[in-house]
Amino acid sequence: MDGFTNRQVIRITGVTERQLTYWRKTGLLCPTAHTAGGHARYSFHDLIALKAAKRLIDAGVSVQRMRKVIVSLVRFLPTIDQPLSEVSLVATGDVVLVFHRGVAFEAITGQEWVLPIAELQRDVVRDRAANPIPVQEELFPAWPVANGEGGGRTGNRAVS
Amino acid sequence: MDGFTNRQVIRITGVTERQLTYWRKTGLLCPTAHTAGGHARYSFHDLIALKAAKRLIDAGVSVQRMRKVIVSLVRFLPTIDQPLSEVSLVATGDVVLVFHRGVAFEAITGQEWVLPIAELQRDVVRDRAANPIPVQEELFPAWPVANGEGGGRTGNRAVS
DNA sequence: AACAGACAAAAACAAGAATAATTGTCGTGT
DNA sequence: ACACGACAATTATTCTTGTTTTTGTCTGTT
Repeated sequence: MDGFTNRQVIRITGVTERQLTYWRKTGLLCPTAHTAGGHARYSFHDLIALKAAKRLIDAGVSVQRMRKVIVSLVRFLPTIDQPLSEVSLVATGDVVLVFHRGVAFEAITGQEWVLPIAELQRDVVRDRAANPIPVQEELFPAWPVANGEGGGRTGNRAVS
Repeated sequence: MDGFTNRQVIRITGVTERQLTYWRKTGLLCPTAHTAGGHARYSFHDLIALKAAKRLIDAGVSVQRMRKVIVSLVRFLPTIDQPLSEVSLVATGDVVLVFHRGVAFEAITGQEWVLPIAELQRDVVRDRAANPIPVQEELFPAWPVANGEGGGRTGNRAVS
C-alpha cells in the first residue's frame, strides 16, 4: 500500500519533477495517498494516468486541452473516476478521441461519430425503389419504360 | 453499366448539384466516366466517395481539410486509389482519423497513435529490476479497481 | 529526497481583422 | 437534364496581437 515515490514515478513515466509538482498543485493529477510527513505516494492507478498524460503530451495535446478533456469525460461518463486511466484514448494534436463500449466520440464536445460505409448500398436500393422508372416530367414524356431506348436523346439513359 | 447520372447521385448521396459541379471542377471528386456528349457518369465507387465526403462535411470537416486528407492518404497509402472510399474514417471537426489494417492514424500528419496501457506494466517491472529496493515495500499493487476510494481523499490541499 | 517559492523563457490560447474557399442563386446555352 | 459562368453570401483559414498557462532553473527548507 505504500505506492510509488516521486522519484520512481519520474523514472517510470518519464514526466519531469516540475510537471509532477505543477500538475499536483493545479489539480490535474494528484497522488491518491500521502505519507505521514505529507510526501506524495502515487498508486499504480496514478501511474497509468500519468503515463497517459505523458503520451498525450508527446502526441501534441496541450495540458489545457487535457484539463478540458477530463472535465468533459467526467461529465459524459459519470461513473469514471480517473478519466486518463480508465478509457481508451486516441489523440492527435488538436483532438482527443475516446473509445468506450465500442463507440468513438470526441472527448470535449462528446460528439459521436462513426462512418458506416456499408449503409450506402441501402441508399442506392432505396432510390431504385422510390424512383422505379422515371415517367415524371412533362418535358420528356417519351421515356422508354422497359428498355427500348427510343427516345433519341443522346445517350443519357443510364443505367443499371 | 453506364453509371449514375448527376441527378441520381444527388438523390442518393444528398450532396447538392452545386457541390457536385464544384468538386468536379476543382478536382476533389471527378466522375470516372463521361458520355459521348461530355456528361458525367459516376460509378458506384464514386458514390461511396461522395457519400463519405457528405458525411465528413456533416461531421464538421471542411472541404479544404478533406483535400489535405486525400493528399496525405495518397502519400501514406500509395496503393489507395480513392481514399474517401477505401478506408474507414472517424472524423470530429478538426481531425480525421484513418483506420487501416487495425491501426489508427491521423490522416494529415500520418502520426500513428494508440495507447498501449499494458506496456506500462513492463516499465514498472523494468524499473524494479534496474533499481533494487533497499528495504522497502514489495508485492505488486493490484490492478486498478473501480473504486479505490477508501476515504483517504486527501482533501488537499493548501496551495501555497 | 521531497517540497515550496520566485523569476524568466517557452508554449498555448483567445479575439479579431484580412484573406481565401465554398456554396446558393441567378441566367445562359446545348 | 446537364453544363457553364458570374455575382453575392456564407464559411474556413491564416495571420496578427495581447494574454495566460506551462515549464526550466535556481535558491532555500524540512
